[in-house]
Amino acid sequence: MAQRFRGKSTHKVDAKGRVSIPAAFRRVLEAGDPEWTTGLFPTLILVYGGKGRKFIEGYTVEAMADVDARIENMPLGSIDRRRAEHTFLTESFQVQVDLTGRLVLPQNIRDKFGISDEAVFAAAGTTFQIWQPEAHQEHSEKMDEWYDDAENVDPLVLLGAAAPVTASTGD
Amino acid sequence: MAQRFRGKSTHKVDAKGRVSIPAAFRRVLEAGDPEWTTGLFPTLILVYGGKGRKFIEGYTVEAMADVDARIENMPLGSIDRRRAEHTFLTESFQVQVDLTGRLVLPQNIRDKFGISDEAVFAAAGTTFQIWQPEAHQEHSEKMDEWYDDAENVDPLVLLGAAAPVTASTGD
DNA sequence: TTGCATCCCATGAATTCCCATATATACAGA
DNA sequence: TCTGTATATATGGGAATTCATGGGATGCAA
Repeated sequence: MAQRFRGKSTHKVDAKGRVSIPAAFRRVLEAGDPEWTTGLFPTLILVYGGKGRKFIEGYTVEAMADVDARIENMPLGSIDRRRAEHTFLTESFQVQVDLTGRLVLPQNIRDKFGISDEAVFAAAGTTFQIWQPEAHQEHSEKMDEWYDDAENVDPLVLLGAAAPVTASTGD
Repeated sequence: MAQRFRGKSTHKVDAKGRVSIPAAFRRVLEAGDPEWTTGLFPTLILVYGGKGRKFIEGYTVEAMADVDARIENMPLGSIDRRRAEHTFLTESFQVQVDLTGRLVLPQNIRDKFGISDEAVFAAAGTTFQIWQPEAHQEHSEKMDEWYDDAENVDPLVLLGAAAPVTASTGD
């Protein structure tokens, strides 16, 4: 498995829609772009589809290639395949990190998610998410409500039920 | 099972957020990083998520790979998976031990745990914890309250119910 | 030719790297 | 067993880089 996105941070969005990508995320994007070599700027894919989703989802080139392959394995013409194509292919776009480590969020996308002058980048393993700050805060609190239950102080409890797989250390 | 973290000690945190990692812990981090060889500096992952938790939890690369694998075995999109992702992926970050055996705790993390000029490193087997000194003291006392009960003088009593497995010395 | 998007440059702040030192620990030889 | 020497550890300071962000120039298209 490729490098994982980890961590979160808030960044300014300027009038042109430019946002800095957290440096740690850029390293993952570079590693996940087969075309990339030192001096070049990695490509990534942003998915804004999915009704009700409150975030834009960022994929490395490799991670998206995996999604594409899965879609291509679905029965041609099936409704599920059409839905997947709609979300991942129609409602997405490809961007390139620029010289200064930023990407541009077009006006209509910013509008859709209510993003104005700031955006939160939150890691989620193979992908990362771009949120409107308050929306992320709300989401974050909802995720943490679980801890209010005195039984659940240790998040490892969440993993307890999962299969005791052998650790894979990746490549 | 890999080498275990053991022991505790207090270290200075300087204005840049740098803290020395106890040398004994470094040995475990080295052993737990598949990329590591003599001369290199091991990577580790710090988890600061988990509402109400009063410490930062440090994982070796291997230990975190196990957590990641468990998360990936959870049903996609399930609430528990989301929570696990939030705590272990979003509210965590990766750092590398530097030339002088230190790591850097960013300002916002230090603020969250009230860590200013000192921090306590406390081992916990496969992971270790970083505490604000007074918080650790408090925790430590709470753990020891148990002994106040005259019946419970021998901590081995705690292990009584555990399965009598054959000791594995690991590798 | 006006609007939008891309490219290029500039700058302060934060972060990393490198070097220095004092103390503690291990080791070797007498 | 004692003692000097080498080694490892914990910590501090400054230089060099990288990062995040803002501003303007350039180019293309409607």
